[in-house]
Amino acid sequence: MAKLQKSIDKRNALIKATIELVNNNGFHATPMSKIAKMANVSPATIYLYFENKQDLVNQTYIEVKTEYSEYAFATYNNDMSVDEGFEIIWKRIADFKLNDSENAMFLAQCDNTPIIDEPSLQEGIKHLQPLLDLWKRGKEEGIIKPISDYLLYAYAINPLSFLMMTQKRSAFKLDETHIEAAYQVAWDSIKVNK
Amino acid sequence: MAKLQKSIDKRNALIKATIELVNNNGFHATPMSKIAKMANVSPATIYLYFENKQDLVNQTYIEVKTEYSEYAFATYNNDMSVDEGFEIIWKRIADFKLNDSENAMFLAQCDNTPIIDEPSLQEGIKHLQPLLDLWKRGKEEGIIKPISDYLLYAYAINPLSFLMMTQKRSAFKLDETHIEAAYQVAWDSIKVNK
Amino acid sequence: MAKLQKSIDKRNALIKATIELVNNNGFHATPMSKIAKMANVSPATIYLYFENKQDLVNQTYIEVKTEYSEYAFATYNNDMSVDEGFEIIWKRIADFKLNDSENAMFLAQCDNTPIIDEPSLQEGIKHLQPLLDLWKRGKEEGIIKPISDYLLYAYAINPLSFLMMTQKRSAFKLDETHIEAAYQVAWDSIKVNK
Amino acid sequence: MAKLQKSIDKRNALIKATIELVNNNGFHATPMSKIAKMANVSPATIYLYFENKQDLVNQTYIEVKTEYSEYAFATYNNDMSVDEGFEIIWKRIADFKLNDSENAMFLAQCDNTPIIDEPSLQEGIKHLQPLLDLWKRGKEEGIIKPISDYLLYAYAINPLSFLMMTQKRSAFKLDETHIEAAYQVAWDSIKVNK
DNA sequence: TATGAATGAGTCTTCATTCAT
DNA sequence: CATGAATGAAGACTCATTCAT
Repeated sequence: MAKLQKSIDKRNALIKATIELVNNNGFHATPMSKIAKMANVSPATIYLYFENKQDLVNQTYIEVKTEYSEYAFATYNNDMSVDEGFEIIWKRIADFKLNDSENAMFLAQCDNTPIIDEPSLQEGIKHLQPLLDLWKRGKEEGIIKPISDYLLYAYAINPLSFLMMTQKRSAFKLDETHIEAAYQVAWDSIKVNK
Repeated sequence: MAKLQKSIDKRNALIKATIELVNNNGFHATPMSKIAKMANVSPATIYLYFENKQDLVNQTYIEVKTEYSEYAFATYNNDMSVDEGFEIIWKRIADFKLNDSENAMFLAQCDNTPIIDEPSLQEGIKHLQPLLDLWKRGKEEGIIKPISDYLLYAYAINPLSFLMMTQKRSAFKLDETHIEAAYQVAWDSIKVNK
Repeated sequence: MAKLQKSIDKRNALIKATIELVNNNGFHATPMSKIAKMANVSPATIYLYFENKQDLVNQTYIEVKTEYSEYAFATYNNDMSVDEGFEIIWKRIADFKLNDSENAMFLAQCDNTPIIDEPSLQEGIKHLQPLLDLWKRGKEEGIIKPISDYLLYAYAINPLSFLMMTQKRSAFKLDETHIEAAYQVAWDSIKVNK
Repeated sequence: MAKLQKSIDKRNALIKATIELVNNNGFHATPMSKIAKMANVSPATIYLYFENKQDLVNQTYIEVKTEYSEYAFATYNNDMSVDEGFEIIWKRIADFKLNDSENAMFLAQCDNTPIIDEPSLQEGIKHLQPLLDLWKRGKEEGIIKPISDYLLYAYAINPLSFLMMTQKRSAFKLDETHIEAAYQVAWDSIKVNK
């Protein structure tokens, strides 16, 4: 038991180190040796937990993506109305992106870069199913615009990634009122105007 | 004249090669030697035009960013009304992002990655001034929501980057009606609802 | 234990190879790859023992300089009279320079060239202290000329470097009688004439 | 005439640049391009005057060596007595080594390094003939010790190189009295003691 | 399981040299 | 004569990965 825990700890340390280093330096300029050092293990040890560097970064991506979606849907359930559900999910996502920015930045980098291989990207997408289901319901009920899910995501969710990035880069900080405003814009952009 | 032209051609070939290779393989996994080969020059020749790899990618970024904004504002002028102006700019940007996707992808990768250094990023941002001016005017006239420019950009412009990316990755293709719909969503999200 | 020894052996092999190659080809024209090959290791292995090429050559210099002075003073002790002590030291130095010419040549090249950095040169000088002490004593006793240590070194010791060099280059060979003659000249040149 | 002069000027500029750069950086770390820049010519121009880098440095060596010996023997003639002649030559050499230290350093580096090829070294040695002749005469007259010319050179002349080097490196400066003292040591070391 | 040492393959960059003008 | 542009070859150094322990 103690041994297993130690293993898990090491794996987590490696994944954490990968995120931090890739965020700050990019995938290039993040050698395995540095990851090992930051995780307090030998370079060789990495290969006990991951097949190679690609596998390490793939698994890190899936791990973070999973954490992300679990957080997003943690307080949501199918019984909620569409608008209530959307608000809950959206605000959880906003919370994740803007406060857990280490993880969010890592996802942004992976999603705009060819460092993650296709299968892992697909694997990561799966987790968003509840949101797509909600939208399907919303469209059926005439509450949400009958447009491509891609468009809905582009306008309702993705702006949060951009805001997280600018928040990280510039002095700009999103406070509570900003977020409420942002939510309104997001909802306005996808809800059907009566 | 002929000599100067040849020089310019070579520099352009190098920049073009950089974009294509970085798009497909990432900054890492894009060796100078491959860039040279694709541009039909010797590796050593790159260093006649650029100080080093970082400089090459910085300058490529600025070049593309400039091209992007020139395209965006080419048909716009200050005499236009706010909504007319916005529509014109937005559609030019959409056109650029969705059709000149090589360039757009490159920008997306640079903007979500630490491969470009800070000064060059700043340099690239400058070019968007006309859009910020338009928004200022729109806010004064009560046409555009009185919210942070960052929010406006996040909702009105940035989704196009996401759509470009998914279009590149999946089979999903944005046709004319999609774009018109997207434009409506964009405009809805930033205009003041009367 | 065995592992440590192996490490030391490798380091020594690298230093030996450096000396031989730099002697024959100069610092330029001595690529790391050749040093590695001669030491029977991979080029990358050099960097486990030395920071970079400069560090390798610096450390080699200090190593050889240390060996040189240890040899020079091995049979000397402070109880000896000034003239006895000088003869003993001088002959040890002559022995080193003329017989261990690989090491001596390396030092000559380093001392007449900007390949070693200043700190390492300083480090190397330290070891000659016993000789300077002897001269101080000699001057106090009125046995050795009251002139700058630099002059004493220039006339008493440095000629051996020149002789080593010509011996290496030309057919000229210093035999026992030569050396005795040389010693007499050296001693004549620094002792006080009564 | 003007054209020829211009050519000579360029050649001289190249040689001067070579000396300065090799002195400060060593033969390695002295690229042709830097030499060209310092001499205010194009890299390609070097090859109009010299076959290649080796040839450039060889010819520079011979040039400097010639200048050195011409200076050494300029005020000497065969009618002088041995001791007068030696003093005159020695002091000219001292003057050259200690005051024209750029040139002297260059020679020191060449003489302790494998950067000059054998033929050029031989070529450089020739010029010392008058000194060897003087010594021959001195030995015949019983004024100078009947020992190898190499030993004579090692003790009478070579120390000046060492002194030049330390003067360049440390704060130590040889003034008039030092030089007179040095001359006495030199002469003491090779003259026959009566 | 864990590791430090070792390395082959590759990367960026430099440089002596050439050549078209 | 003179040159700036161009380059092939080579060099220092790094790094993902392996292996003996």
